[in-house]
Amino acid sequence: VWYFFFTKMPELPEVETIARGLRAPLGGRRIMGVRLGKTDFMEEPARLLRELPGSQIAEVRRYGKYLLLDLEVMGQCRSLPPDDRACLLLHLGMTGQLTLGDPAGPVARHTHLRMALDDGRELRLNDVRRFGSVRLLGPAELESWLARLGLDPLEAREEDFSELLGRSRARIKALLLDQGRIRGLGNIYTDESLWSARIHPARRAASLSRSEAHRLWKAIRSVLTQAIRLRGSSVANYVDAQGQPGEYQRRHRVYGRQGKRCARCGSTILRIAIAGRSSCFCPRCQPLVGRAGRNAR
DNA sequence: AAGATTACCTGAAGGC
DNA sequence: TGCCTTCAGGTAATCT
Repeated sequence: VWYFFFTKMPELPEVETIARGLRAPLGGRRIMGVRLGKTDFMEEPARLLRELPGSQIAEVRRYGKYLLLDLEVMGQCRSLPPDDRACLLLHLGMTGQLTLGDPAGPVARHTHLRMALDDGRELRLNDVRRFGSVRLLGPAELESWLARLGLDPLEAREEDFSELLGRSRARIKALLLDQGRIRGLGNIYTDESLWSARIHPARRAASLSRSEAHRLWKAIRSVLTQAIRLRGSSVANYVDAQGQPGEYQRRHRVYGRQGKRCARCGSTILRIAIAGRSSCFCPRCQPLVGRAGRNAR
């Protein structure tokens, strides 16, 4: 029995880990049946029931924090023309979990989407808080939906990133969390990246110097790459009971460490609210105002 | 009109 | 079988 799940707060590295784990077992599978629970976090649930059965999963990929299942829609009862394509977008919100296993197994509470597959297994989506989302889109809808999202931090060019910073008066923390500008970062990895780059989260994006922007760019890529390598902060996947939990949480330097000592300078880690989110940082390593006084307010 | 704030949702944790 | 408040956070809606 294959079994994948998230514990909490999936960001880019976690979703990437899930996508890589599901790629092989889901690729080529046909969806035989769909059962829904609560649907208030799904777009057009009737469409899921109508078009998913009979479709084949062609590819599993990640886009920002979204997990994408590319489908070849082949069901008899559907509104689309033959051999059309569609895409099932899954966002895991804060508490979304995906499992793949025995359809006869016990159904956990808050399981809201169940898809029977042609290999006898069942893919389930469980989401306690329903902060996630589920939507099935055609090619044109998919394109416009994904176009709302900003740069991929692992694929974009550094100059596009620094240009993005230069034209924003938002606080850097808020900018990094804004999926419309950079896609994939959440609260954990923004805090870790800002600590790594020694930049205060409340700094105005455009106030960052060229070298600071460069440090931040490198930090984001390094943090994300490392986290993917360690299978994220909170992903666990079990393959025939031989699972490996994500280990990046052991690497957290500031997130959730308020009151503890900075691993770099020994100062006490603080936590403040920025952009409506908790932000953990080291007040010594990440000063708000530099000696040059070039930080705009 | 970009930036800031609030609402949504549930369970864990803490105060009393 | 204790009750109540607070907190967590991704995204959409609302406000300024």
